[in-house]
Amino acid sequence: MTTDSHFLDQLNPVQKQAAITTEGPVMIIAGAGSGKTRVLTFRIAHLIEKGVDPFNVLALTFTNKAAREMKSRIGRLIGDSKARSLWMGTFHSVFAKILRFEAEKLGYPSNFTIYDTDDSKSVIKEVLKQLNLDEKVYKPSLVLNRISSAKNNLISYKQYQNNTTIQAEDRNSQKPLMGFVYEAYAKRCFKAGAMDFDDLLFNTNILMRDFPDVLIKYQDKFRYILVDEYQDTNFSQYVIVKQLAARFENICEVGDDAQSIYAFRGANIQNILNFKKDYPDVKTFKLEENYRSTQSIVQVANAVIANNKDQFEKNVFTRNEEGEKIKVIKANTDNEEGAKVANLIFETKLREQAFNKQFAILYRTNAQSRALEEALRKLNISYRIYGGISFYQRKEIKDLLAYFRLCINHNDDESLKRIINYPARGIGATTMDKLDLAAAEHGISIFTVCENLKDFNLGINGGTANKINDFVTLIKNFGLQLAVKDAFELGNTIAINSGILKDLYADKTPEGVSRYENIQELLNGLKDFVLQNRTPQEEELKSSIISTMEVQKDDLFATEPTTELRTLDEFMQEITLMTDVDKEEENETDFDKVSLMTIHAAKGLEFPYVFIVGLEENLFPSQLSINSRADLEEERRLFYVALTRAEKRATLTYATTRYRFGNIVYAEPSRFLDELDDKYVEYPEIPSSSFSNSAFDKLKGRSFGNKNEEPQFKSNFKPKVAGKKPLLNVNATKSNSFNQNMDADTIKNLREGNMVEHAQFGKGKIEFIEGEFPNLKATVDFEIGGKRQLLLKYAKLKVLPT
DNA sequence: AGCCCCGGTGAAGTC
DNA sequence: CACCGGGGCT
Repeated sequence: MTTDSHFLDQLNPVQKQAAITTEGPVMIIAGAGSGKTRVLTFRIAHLIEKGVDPFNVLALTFTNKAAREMKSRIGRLIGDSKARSLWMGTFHSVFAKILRFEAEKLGYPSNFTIYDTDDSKSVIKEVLKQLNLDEKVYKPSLVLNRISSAKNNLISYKQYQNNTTIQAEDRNSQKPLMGFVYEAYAKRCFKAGAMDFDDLLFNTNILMRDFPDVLIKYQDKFRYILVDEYQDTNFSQYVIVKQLAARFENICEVGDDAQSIYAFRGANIQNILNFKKDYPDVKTFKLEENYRSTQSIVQVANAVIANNKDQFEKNVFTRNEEGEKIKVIKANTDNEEGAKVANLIFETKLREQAFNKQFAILYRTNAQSRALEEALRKLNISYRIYGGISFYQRKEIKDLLAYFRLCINHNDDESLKRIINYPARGIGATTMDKLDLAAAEHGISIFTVCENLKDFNLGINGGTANKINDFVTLIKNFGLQLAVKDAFELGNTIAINSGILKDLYADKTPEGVSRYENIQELLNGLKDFVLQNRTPQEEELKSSIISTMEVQKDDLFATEPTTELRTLDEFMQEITLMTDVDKEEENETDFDKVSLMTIHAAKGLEFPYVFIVGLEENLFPSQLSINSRADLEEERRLFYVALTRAEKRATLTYATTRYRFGNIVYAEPSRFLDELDDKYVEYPEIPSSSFSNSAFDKLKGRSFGNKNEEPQFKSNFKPKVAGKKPLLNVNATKSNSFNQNMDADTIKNLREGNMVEHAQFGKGKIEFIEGEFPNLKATVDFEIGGKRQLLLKYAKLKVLPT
């Protein structure tokens, strides 16, 4: 496509109108797969082509990855340099960037730290200790949720304490002092020069409320505003957008109420309704034609979502072919479910010449990934997991990052506590308690106490005091290098001089080696970072500040704005708000992988073949949702999102038993399975082992694509909705399936020649049994694992009929 | 100060 | 089953 072609002609009439109606408020209701990204991309390209300066365009996306992808697509239409100048990113990253330059107005340093959830929880724990509250009553995660939701509704701690409704709620939940916890938490963060995720939005609101000139500056700057995934914005975000757009009202909101899946963290579908109230002359466009999926998939998804009461009328349709029916597959255990999914992928790859990367396995909770991973590994199918513990959550990475953070912001108490005695330098718990107490009493940071140790009579002995001084010197010394060294050089210096590298190098266990490698990988990341150019937004902010304000002597201006030096604090700003999905698969040589992720993480993505697993009551829909209609409807929207990820084939699976908390629980098929339109559904039987009667044999000697080779379909699925049983704990001793130890009788009856199956090693034949009960030992020849000796009382074997 | 072992407890989803 | 915090031992 060339720059001067009429790219707009590729759009259908509604899409085109949505793209070219650039002035005034616009609402685009975009059904799943309706080409939303395309419309947004073309709309922005069109704006720029019309002569709008890209610096005046703000596009808020749901992930940074989405922003990056959209930028590059726009770049292809109108040129990269213009596209690069667009302001695009998540709410959090865009406003974090702006806050860097305005923070001092709010009393924060411009190099404020962003606390992640772990940091926040740890602050809350300290606060609870300080207030003498019981962690079992005031559970840190609950407290954090409560504070978070207050902030997302723009309720300050003072308002919180004065709000009678809230106070009544807290008294009812036996947590009357919650308001004081909120206050102490907020004060601690402020003192540490730190903002949590919610503060980034909350403080942006404060900034715009209390500094009209700043508001005007940004209103004037962002003349065209686009918000993607509007259905997932919360009140705080809604107000920011409303304020920014107040002057020009060139605001375009894109969303789909049917895909709202973040109410749990304060997202509010009402924002869409408010939009109509705020801008009565809003022009609405409905994108209803689905270009992504087959008839079957669209129809089934529509049938499912029709069960929700809260929704806009909308008629999503497709002119694509009818396609295959949706497949529903039953398994007896979670492991069998994994095996069946893996087999189907294996088979489909052979039969349809498909690639790994065309498959996605979606689940409700991260914990479900284990069984799936094992099954995929068994068949040598390479996969990638999104979410779960991300790279930046690993202990060793967090340790090193804590050094970085502390160097940038000495008041970051959380980081200080993490590393003051790591690697061990003889500053123990007793000393820490004293420092902590002094800091709290004087309302200053721990580092400040350390710097001025002799001013506080803490009864710390001379030796320890020296160690503290050494630490202070070390950190200050690193801090001084921020302005003169690039991120990679300084990162390296810190990794070495802190002693981290040495400490990890000394650990020769496999975990230790892996930790060392992770640090190296982070340093590689730093290297990459310093080789990239600064984004135009960063340049812009730097120069705009310099031209509008007198030069100050703080860190921001210590270096020439034009310098190419990419510093460590810039690196930290960039990575702090990165999510796992945002991370490029940089160093991966093998891109062809099956994707495993939660449905939440799959939002916005599409795959030819989609597996939705764990369709069981109390799992999907989640146990926590089934008592409220609103929550249940959100689960259903989540299911809708999952289904509409599929282009060609959607396969749904459920297991009748599943491991949870280490023991087997029975599960019933999800109520959502009853809501499928039967006309488009079938129930094939799938073998769970690929090495005997399945994939290999079936494919052997048969031509690909022969309809007769389809497994025979049988409707074995008789869901019942009435009288759902609660989760049941099962006494597992007598049952004989893998992943549990065999009972005594089973062990005694085992004979040489018996066939067994192991979750990891597959099927095998017992060649030899030695020893005496209960210490019988068997030599088993496994199909996958080869010959192994197993102590039978520990072996988790399933005995197969001979 | 640091390590290890024990027992209690707990998994929804994310910037 | 897996993690965390507390207590006790070296």
